[in-house]
Amino acid sequence: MSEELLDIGEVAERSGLAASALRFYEKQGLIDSAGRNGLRRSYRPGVLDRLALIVCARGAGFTIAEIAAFLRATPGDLELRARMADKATRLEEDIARLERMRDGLRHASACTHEPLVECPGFKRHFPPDAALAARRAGVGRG
Amino acid sequence: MSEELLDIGEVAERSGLAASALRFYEKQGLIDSAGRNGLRRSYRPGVLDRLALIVCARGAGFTIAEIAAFLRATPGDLELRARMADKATRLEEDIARLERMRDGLRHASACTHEPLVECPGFKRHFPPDAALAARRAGVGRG
DNA sequence: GTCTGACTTGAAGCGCGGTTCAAGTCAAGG
DNA sequence: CCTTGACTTGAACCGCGCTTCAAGTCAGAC
Repeated sequence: MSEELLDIGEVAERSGLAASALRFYEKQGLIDSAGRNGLRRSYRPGVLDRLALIVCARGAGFTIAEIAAFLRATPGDLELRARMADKATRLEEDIARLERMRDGLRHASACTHEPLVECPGFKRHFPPDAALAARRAGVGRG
Repeated sequence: MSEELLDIGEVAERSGLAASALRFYEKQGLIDSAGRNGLRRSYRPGVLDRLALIVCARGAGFTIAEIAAFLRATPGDLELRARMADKATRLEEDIARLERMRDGLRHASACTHEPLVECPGFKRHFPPDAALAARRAGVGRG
């Protein structure tokens, strides 16, 4: 059973994350190691599932602190569950924004208007009222 | 016609952005003012459309530099147009990630598994291979 | 004419999410 | 036993996207 354990280099390679990021996540309480081999961390393979979740959540714009809170969730924490449902709803808005951006880019990449940014067919995707609604949101590295 | 011009405070209020952000965007070349009334910037109302686009793009994870490049686009810049089309494709992946996160959160907010994070129905949304594919992406403020 | 407060500037600072560095430890292979 | 190189630590640093600050200007209302 102990032969199933992975060292940080293996986890880094399999997850695609840097070892420094794994140590950082451990310090922030997002993952934990199964123990040590000497000084070295040993990880259970299940940490890879956990990391997949973390990568997805980070990619969806969640902060480390938010992810930590969600990971600690128990069925009894009604307030946290409510916040999760709320986050899901906000993700709908984020998705809508990404779809508008995608459509705008597709248009722009095939449009002959000069300059592109003034094309009405392009601008149609970005109405000012939608921007106002979006002001507290945002995704990240694209 | 000159009565149509807005000062920075009005633009801030109407766009939902801070005046400091507007000055920052101007310095980065994302927007420009129509001139000055004394020392004070005057903006054309059209800047609000431009800002809507910027807010959307920022929310979709684009950096200031990327947005500046796209805003300078002309139909003749084939390489930039190719990059736009490429970005649109990547947005599809981002959208898929947000959808998985949304579904996972919806499940979690109604799930009785203890701890929630170990629920198979929840984890199903976050397969390790999807995380690997996502490694260079990410949205932002959620 | 004078007051007020929204504007101006450049530079410094902040929060986030890590990365990098220097110095040291130690498991495993030969 | 000795070497190697992947690991360990805490602290310093980085890039991004602004925000804040100090010091000053000045348009518009009174």
